Amino acid sequence: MSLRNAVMAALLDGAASGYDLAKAFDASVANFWMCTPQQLYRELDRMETDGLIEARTVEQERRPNKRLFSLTAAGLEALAAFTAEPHKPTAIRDELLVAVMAADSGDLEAVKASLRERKQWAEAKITRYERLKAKLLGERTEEEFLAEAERVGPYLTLLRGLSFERDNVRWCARSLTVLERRGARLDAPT
Amino acid sequence: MSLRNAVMAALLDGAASGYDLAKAFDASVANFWMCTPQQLYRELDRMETDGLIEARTVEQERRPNKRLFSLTAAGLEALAAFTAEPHKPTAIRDELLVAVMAADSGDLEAVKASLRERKQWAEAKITRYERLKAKLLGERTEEEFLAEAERVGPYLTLLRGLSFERDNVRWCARSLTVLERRGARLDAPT
DNA sequence: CTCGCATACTCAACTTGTTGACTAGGTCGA
DNA sequence: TCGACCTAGTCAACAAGTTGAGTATGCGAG
Repeated sequence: MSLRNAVMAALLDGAASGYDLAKAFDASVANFWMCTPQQLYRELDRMETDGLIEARTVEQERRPNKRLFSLTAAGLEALAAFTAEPHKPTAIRDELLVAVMAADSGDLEAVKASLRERKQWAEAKITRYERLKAKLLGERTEEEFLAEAERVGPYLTLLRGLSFERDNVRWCARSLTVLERRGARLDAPT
Repeated sequence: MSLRNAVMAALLDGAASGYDLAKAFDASVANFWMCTPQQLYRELDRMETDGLIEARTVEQERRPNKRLFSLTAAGLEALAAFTAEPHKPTAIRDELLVAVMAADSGDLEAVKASLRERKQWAEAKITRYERLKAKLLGERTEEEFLAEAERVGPYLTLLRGLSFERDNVRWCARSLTVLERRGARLDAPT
């Protein structure tokens, strides 16, 4: 029931096709709401029949036609209503954490490799987020931006994503050193 | 396919009933893998038929009987195999972030209230995690613990939970001040 | 002595999310 | 000019997750 709201929040940035949304989700919303393109297309259809969004078919030369979706008044209202509701606590699923929890009786080397990979991935995300942030701010300082901009929501969620990934990097590094020492101890005990 | 692994990782701490697991999940695993009790019971049944765990019925006086599950050799092996596999990136779903993203065209006061609530909730989690950490460490310093303990996995995942919640608290506080200033600006514009 | 909470589950119905395959034209580099 | 990748989707099948209700007993507070 709540992918809808994420989609509507994304549509506040302007009309978009399913394909656009898939990319937009991947870039910024994925940080707190992941989904597959298929989920998006299915949900968009339902939202259209529910009157929350409306589609305008755009004929394109040299590209397949696309359907540009935009929020209707009803959609905006539903989104506002959603912001007023109490929200369920965060749901997280991280296989890597499960693997770390079981690392002591599993494949230590493989877990370390996964940690290294995750660390790199998080670092890559950080640079992408930094770029996005610079783009949002433009020439302005953060102070100026917060004073002038009509929307601060996307900026705040971006900050959350940034600090989450930075935290990830720190934790991966820490866990790696701990597991490395452990490996050394097990290889050459006492 | 992966709740299984979380359950098996939890069973490394020793045999447990579905009810125990539900509580254990709530206390520590929930941090990176949330699920409802129903999911647990269903999955436990399947895991039993798959031979990953085995159940021993414990007759209790003055309490309903319970089924104590423990890992089989096959289960341990499956868990080790899982740690060796590559892992899917984290999946997060946070309605609050969706609401913050849409806050500018939604109910600002309600979003601020949600942020305050989330902040308190995170603070409560932090104290619980701190207690768990103190319990894990016992009389030892972290150094001593990491050198002696047979399992460091649960400690590392606990650290991740702690830093995640601390980060949550910081971000909520930051967002609140930003939204408060914004509210002030909108109430009394230039 | 009753109300509500804790233990310890089960069942059924429903909604979400995931995977894989398929269509079909366009562009770009080797 | 061949293969690979990008745009812009659709369809079907399945796996996973959520919700709500029901069962039964015991314990302690008011």
